[in-house]
Amino acid sequence: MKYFHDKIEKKWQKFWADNQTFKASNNSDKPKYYVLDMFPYPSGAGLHVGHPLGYIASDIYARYKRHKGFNVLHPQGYDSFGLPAEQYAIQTGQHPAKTTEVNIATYRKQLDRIGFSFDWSREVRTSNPDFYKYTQWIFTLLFDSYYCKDANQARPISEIIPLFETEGNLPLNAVCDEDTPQITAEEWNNFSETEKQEFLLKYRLTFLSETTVNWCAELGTVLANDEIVNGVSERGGHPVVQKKMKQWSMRITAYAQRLLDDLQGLDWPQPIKDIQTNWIGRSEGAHLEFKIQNSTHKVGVFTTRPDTIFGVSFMTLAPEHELVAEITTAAQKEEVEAYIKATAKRSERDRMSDVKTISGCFTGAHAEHPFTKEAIPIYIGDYVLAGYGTGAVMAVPCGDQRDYDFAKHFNIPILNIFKDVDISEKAHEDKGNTIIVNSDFLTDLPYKKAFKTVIYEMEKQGFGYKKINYRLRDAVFSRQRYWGEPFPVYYKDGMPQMIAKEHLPIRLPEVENYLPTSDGKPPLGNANTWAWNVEKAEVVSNDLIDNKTIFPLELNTMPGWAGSSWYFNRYMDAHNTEDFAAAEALNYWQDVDLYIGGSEHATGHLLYSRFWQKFLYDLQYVPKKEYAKKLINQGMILGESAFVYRLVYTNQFISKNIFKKLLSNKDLSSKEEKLISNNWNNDIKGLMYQSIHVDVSIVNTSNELDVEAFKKSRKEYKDVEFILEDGKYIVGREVEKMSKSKYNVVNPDLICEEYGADSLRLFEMFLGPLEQSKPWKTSGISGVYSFLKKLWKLYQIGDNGIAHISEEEPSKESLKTLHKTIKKVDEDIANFSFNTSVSSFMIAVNELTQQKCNHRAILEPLLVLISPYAPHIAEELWEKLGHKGSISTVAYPEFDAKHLVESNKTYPISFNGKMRFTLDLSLDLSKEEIEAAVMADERTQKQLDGRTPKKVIVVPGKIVNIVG
RNA sequence: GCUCAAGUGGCGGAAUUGGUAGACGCGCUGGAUUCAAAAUCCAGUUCUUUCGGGAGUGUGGGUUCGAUUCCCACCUUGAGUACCA
Repeated sequence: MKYFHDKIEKKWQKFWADNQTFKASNNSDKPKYYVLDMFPYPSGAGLHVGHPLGYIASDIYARYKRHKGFNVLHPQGYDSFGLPAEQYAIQTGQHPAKTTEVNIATYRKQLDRIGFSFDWSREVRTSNPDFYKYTQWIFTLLFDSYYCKDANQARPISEIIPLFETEGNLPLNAVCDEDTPQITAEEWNNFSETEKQEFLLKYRLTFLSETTVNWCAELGTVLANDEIVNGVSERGGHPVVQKKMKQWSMRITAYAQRLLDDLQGLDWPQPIKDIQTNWIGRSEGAHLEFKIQNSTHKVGVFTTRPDTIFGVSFMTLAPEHELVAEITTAAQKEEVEAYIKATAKRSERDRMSDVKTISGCFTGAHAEHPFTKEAIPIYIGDYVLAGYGTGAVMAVPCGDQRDYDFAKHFNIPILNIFKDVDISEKAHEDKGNTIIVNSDFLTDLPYKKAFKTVIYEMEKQGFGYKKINYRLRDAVFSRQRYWGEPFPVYYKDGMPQMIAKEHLPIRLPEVENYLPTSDGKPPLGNANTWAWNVEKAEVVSNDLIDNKTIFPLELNTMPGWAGSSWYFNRYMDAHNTEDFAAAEALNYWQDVDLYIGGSEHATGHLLYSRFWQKFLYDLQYVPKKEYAKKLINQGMILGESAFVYRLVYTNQFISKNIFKKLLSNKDLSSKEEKLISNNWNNDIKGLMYQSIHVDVSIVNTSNELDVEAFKKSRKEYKDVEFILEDGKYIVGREVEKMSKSKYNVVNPDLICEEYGADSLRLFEMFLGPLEQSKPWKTSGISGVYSFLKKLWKLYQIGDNGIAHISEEEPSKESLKTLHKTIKKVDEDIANFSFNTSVSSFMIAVNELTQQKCNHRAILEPLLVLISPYAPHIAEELWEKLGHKGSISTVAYPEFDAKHLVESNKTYPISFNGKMRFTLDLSLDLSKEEIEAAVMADERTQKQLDGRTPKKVIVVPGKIVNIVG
């Protein structure tokens, strides 16, 4: 009986579904193990072969853990809110929920075909109201919390109100807005209700504030920093500008230090940890205040080099700095205003790309040096960013290249405060071995000492203190979009009010138009039924708004990362209607043991989700402060694009090798030359050609183009002429990212159709190390496909469908092959080195075929080893061996070292480290005996050619090396 | 610029604490089988060679009896970040 993947795979996929084979239980005597994939956004394009890579790896691991006796949770779901569905809705008027539904169905079908062992009974969808009910609830929890620096955790905001009432905010050590004023109890008590709420917003972990945001006009929404790549939007590549808007933000900065510290304990890839560390960007320094002469104002600055304070010769403020207007002198007013106007015009992108040009403007004002009391001119300049630190710097031109360049440009004096350092050419930015001079009480101190001393002195005199600054910004949480979670928020007297948990979810309203309203409100502004009736606790028509019991609801929606920031907890108890997950379920599953997904989420999802987990941990809703112990980033599978080469202004397409000859100006055969039109010959060196992507599906594995299919692919190709080689048109190849626009997408469905899911699974693993990116080459799949056929053959299935199997004791060689494989595969899985275990399966099957092994004692355990990788064939053969039911929880075979014990070793005999020949020797021999045996060998004498070796290194069981 | 990762045959890659470089597979070459093809099987396949051998893991040094593996410098590629004070 031959191997037919098609029938087998359908049969077992049905069996698994019918029997709920992979349904996980929330209580079990077995130890738990939670394997999680980053859930997909179901795009309209469906899956290509790159998508399942991580899923296959995690599935192998999950299946392996089941064999090893674990209660495995291996769920899957959909991150189903997002921009593409909405863009599509805008274009076609189709409701995003509808297209999302269709896309999910496609995804599910594609995933099922690959034979994953997901527990689909726990499926989640972020766009499902049963799910986003809890996303909304977590939002209200954040609103009702502040960050207490003393307890170093989030706490209910309600506990600070009594404090304000009795003592004001002075004793409160909490994270809050930079501009939070000090208030007394009296001031608080005299606040109106609205003022009180406004003040509390400065402390809440999610808060409304007027902030400078990244506005993307084409997408009609703001974007978070991680959604911008190279100054343009990640999705669509549209320009992004800075704009002031009232927005919801998440006070993630409160968690900066903990997000940094807890990276230590995570078994995550170092690059991800590095990226997060850089993104958080902790820097230690000092905050100090400079008095402004002839004014009551002070300018605060943050510096990492307070030790260079005596090198300060000017100050620079960001053009947007709020003090600029106040301190600018009448004489400088015109110039300053012109400069501000000019910089405001330049987009963020221009400012970023143009680092070289030095620009700025003197304000006419002077600050007072806190130690020397000398006057320091204050400039504005766009090299100072409003968003970092205080938006102002103390400029030390001798120690900072930017300050140096600025000083040179404006002819500001440069004071040298470094011992024996030449600063005539450039600033001296090194701090390691530098001694500070010309600096009053800091003179002759090295950097570290000076740093401590000056901070001590500043704190004593009261104009500065030690400060840790983070690059991490609070995360903007509002999106002016339709297809996202609505906020559980209504507005009373302009102040946001949360809707209680029992009234959630607040469902996304219907709108007839997904675009922003004509007066610039977000799409939810189009909804007619979008007001909150406080008494009835329901969403009602906007017409009823009276601002007494019926109030307008929030028009923004939440960003894409909202649902993904906590979904992993939901899988633990996906159908709970009372809580996001029951405490028992959370306590049972605890956290994710293995998380597999892409590294592109390093500063987005993987940071935000850690933040939410810590917050939920602080409120004691989850048992772990980090939700994923181990993270693996799968690499990208790249596509092999195919190209045809067209001569410009002609209808001719030239086959690759002839084209290459043309490019390198090699002689063409007269026959080839005749074929090519005169246009080209007139200007061979002009490289007048286009390389055009062709769809890889009309190119075979020998790079031969199906010319007829190509002609049919587009109208304009109908009458083209092909210059062939050997009667074929050969395409050029290049490795690129797999994408629709490059026509290099390979659909896993077609692979499953032709070679089967088991082949796809094995091949994706066999391509190379999981974490590396590597090109996809469909031609290579024949290797794993013939492996499966050989495996099948080994079980000698007769036409009656029964394996011809021996119950006798297998040979020593077969036992050795088996146990060698057990050991190797065990180690490989521990190292996530799935590519090498596929090759050891191949070796095992080749060896067992050679040995003509058909013994149950070998072939049964072998199936268990292979089952995580190629589960369908494993199930089928398991059945053919006479078993009922699934192989998926059969115990993993035990490795027994006794089968690998050897009596002989083939020693490599090397001379000066180069292996020259091998020698079979007993492992019982002593060092001396080995040396004697080697020296006695005639090949040794030949190598030595009469010389006497200086030294002979013998490592028993390993190697012999002769020096001399 | 800064931070990180990686450079091994025609290709994907292997070599777990330094110990036989190129496992396994693709591709290619030759052969068997076949009317033929597909499929299958067998042999070969780093380069070079005067067929004894010699060289070889991005480049140049170093440590070592021995280096793809450890150290230093450089080159190349990829990723992240970018006026962060």
